[in-house]
Amino acid sequence: MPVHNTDIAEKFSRLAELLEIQGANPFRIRAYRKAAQTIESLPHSVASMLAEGADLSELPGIGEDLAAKIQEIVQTGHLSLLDQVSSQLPGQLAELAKIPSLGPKRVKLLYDTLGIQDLKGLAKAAQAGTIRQLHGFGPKIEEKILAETNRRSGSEQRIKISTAEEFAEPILDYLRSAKGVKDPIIAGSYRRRKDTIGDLDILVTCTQAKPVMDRFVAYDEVETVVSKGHTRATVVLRSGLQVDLRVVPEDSYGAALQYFTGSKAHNIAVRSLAVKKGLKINEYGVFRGETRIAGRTEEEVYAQVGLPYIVPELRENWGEVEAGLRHALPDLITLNAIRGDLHVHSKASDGHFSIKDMALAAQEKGYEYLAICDHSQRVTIAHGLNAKRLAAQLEEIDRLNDTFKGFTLLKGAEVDILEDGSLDLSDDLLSRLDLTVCAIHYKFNLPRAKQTERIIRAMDHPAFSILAHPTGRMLNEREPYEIDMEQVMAAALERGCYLEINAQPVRLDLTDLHCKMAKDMGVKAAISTDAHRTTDLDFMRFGVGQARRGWLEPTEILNTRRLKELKKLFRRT
DNA sequence: GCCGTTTTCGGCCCGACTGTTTTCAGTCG
Repeated sequence: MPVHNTDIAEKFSRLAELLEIQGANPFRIRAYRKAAQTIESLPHSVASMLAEGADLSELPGIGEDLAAKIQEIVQTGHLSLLDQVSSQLPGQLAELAKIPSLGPKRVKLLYDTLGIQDLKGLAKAAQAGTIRQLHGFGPKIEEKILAETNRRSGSEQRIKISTAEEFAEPILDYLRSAKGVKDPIIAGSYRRRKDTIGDLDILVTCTQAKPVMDRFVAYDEVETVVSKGHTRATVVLRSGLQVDLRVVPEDSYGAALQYFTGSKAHNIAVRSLAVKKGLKINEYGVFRGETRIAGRTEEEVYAQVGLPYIVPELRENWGEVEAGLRHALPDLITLNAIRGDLHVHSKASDGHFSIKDMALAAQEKGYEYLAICDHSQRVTIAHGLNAKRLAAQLEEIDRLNDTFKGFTLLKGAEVDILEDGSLDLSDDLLSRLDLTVCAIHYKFNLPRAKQTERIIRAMDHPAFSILAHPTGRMLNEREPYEIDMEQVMAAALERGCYLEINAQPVRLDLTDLHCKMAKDMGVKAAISTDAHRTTDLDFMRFGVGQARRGWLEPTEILNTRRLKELKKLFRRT
């Protein structure tokens, strides 16, 4: 049974959580967390690196000890230290620490004095009123625990970035209309364009904080005010979404924006650089001793620690700080570099608009080309096209193309990859297409090796162009199917195939990390909306955000190419 | 547990807010 990077990362994270409750050295805990993060974001499997004789202690944040522990996990599947700590502490304690107002210290106290080790026990003790009697606890905290344990029955989860946009924009408008407010902006993972958002972090500058704070907590959709101080407030909306507001003076805008955009790991890395230079960074600015030397803009803040500006999407501590120091940051793909969309549907299958309507919408966006990729016959639920209907569609596209100037419809299909890895269309038809996007729609639960083999076998077919929504995940709805992405990418590279970054906000598949893996392995990607209606073409911005998070540059994206060049890339014989 | 143009020991990002205290620990971002 091969050990995956996520397995190792998860063991280290879990160990960190338990060590925290045990009261271990916080920096030792951070070391485990950092290692987990490093391993999770590696483009190659640690197991294969070890097999090739790589020295893992050369990885950032991984020394002799952690390298040995990784080796242990790869060889045995176990981490003895984790087993040992788990035997001393009930496993569920780590879950308790995720309840607001409970951290490692209080969880430990609850366990030591009341023997509480899971959510059930916690809820019981809170109901009985015994928690408030503990030192450091009181009625308020007990109340919060009770509210949270009640709420836990409903599933709370991170929301899609598209949903976050729907909440964010009205709040910004609302704040903008407050007196003296300047430039409200959403920072946090929203600004980093992460696929899902836990909460909204809003930053504003203004001359007087109080009126803004008051207006904020009076927002129509606010259900509870969690906290409200002079410069910082937290509310929960009726939808359950948490929104934080922070008010800073204009002079500190850059420093505050940098700080509140995060990620936490990125900030720690940047601030560590500052410390080495004898500087201190906080949300008010960059300081040498008592003297404030920067803070109005983010650029200033980065410049003080010897870094060029780092765009929000890169701020994950996935190597951007080191790359910045070497002046080797990527020149990221932008929305206006996109020349077309390589995966859209028409009403021939499960889309809602005619091919002509889709083409007109694409032209309105200034695109040079659009690939019509309706489903193949196997996908009956989406009214997939059989040979006859597809042949008719190809003729229709020819007719339409005759009427366009400076715009071309590409003949494509979203071809189902059957269980044995064959393609769901005849070779004859496939040979008449400009490109194919091939995808799995059935049999998600094959074992990892089988699923991987299925895809690679499909790529053997010379008509295979792009692997569509490569993991099949649907955010908050469906787990990805099991595949060995590294093998899939290696196979794609060998065969001249490409991967899709599906821009549907519910998919965003490839993930950001997989985008980075593609970059590191030299596999090119298409950013495609998989549009089912004309307005869906706007999903491109989410896909571009995802690609940017994965460090991808225009040259690494297929649909930045001009049509002629693009067509060459799809020719495999 | 990691790491080193201040070093192989002694540091490790930094501040706001709450609820508990009676000056501050714990949590959170």
